[in-house]
Amino acid sequence: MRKEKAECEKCVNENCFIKKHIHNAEMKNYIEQKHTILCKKSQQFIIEGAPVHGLYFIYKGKAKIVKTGINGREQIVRLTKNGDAIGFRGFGTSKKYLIGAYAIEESILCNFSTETLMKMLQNIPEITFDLMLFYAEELNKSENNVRKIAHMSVRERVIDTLLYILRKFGQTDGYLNIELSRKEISDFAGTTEEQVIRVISSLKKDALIKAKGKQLGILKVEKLQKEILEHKYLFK
Amino acid sequence: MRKEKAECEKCVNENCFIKKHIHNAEMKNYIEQKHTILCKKSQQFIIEGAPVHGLYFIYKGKAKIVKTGINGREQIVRLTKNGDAIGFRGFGTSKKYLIGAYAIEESILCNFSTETLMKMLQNIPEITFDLMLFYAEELNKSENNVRKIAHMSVRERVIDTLLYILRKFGQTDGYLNIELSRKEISDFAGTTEEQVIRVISSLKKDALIKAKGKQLGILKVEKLQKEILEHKYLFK
DNA sequence: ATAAATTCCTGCGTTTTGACGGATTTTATC
DNA sequence: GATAAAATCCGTCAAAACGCAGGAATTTAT
Repeated sequence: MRKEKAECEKCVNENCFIKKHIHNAEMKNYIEQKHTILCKKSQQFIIEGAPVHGLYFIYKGKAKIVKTGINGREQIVRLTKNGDAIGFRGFGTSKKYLIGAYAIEESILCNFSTETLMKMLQNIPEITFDLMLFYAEELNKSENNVRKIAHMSVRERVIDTLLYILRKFGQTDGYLNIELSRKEISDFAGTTEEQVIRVISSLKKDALIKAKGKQLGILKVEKLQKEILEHKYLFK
Repeated sequence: MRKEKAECEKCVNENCFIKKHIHNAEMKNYIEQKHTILCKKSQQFIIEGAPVHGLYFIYKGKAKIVKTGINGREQIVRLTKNGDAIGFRGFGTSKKYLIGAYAIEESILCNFSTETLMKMLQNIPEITFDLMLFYAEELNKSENNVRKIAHMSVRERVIDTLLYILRKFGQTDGYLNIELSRKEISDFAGTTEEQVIRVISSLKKDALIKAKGKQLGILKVEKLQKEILEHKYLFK
């Protein structure tokens, strides 16, 4: 699974908060201790239930973060790309943090062990601060997600998911820069594969999106946004 | 709205992470700058959309944290009690953090302004660390909540909510130590008032809970837990 | 290039959920 | 303690969502 080390100095992910503090004198030691991991497509690199081995960063690639359990269904709680952090949800407490992570495409990951990370956080408060802000923002997103799944219809949730993917991964040549199966979209939107298929078919008919197998392209961003926003502020 | 200052030295909330660091020499200055706020029942003290004024702690009382928007419905994202932290979701970024907060019963709150908080976090890294862990745990809970609302039936969600309330607030003399309306329970469980009423009626019939108006008492914890767990690990 | 496997799609019946209306009970206020 | 207001409760109905089954299309492996 390992390969030659991905070098932070040459890394292009400016949003990574290791990269952000690379000029700190102490960082050199910690960076030397990181591991580089090569993941094949759909390979699982964090297993639910097993202790999480520190913090991962995506050097290059894409990954999905999932929770399983209820009725064997899977919930994708987050999609990640270059520079994003994955894993580590606190230590000391005996609680288990049940998340799983899969590479969506071939990806290169950087891993800092819990020990290395702990030292880093103790000695470089700025990183602790950044991590704190990161979790605060993720918490906010997650709470928005709760509301979305609780209040929106299936159609709205699928549209919202497509727009989110567009914002996060972008489009080139008219198609989204990530290939998710209908099942994966449903696992993210909190519904079933069939429903996603139906909504996508319907959106195709209305010429709001186009689809060529797994490749999806958003055609009318504004119209899709409008369909969600309409309901958002409609107080009966 | 203000009253005499709630004194940290005399505070009994050992889970509060201000209290935890009270022996730090610098803390004295920051504690002097905090404001004490008295909230009446159902009074709103954080308004959605308005900038959040730093960090609040519940000195005594209970509060609900909500998000509104979609179809005018309300989603309770968190219930809080003595010692819990509320508010503050990062600064610097121009993003708005849309949360609202209401006192569920008469409550005394401690408020640290963003400025005071910022100084505290810069000068006492241990507090930043604790806040980071706090958000990491809340994120985990929120992600579990996403899965719960996405995968559980209405009945299961209501049972899960009741068991959560039992764990968080406890029971005395056979009744839960918090009074929520059916509407509030539905806002937390992500369903409607009517559904909650039906589930509660049904649970009463089965003698799993008892109800005297708003006062609810859990009678058969194990049976209720079992009803949820059964489905959790049932892979078809 | 071909076979196998996976993914995608559609129709249809069933279940679940949510919305409305109105009666009853509880709670709040003076 | 009387009155008003709010919350609870129940029945009915329609819409939404789901699950299954069978076939088409696409992707992956050999």
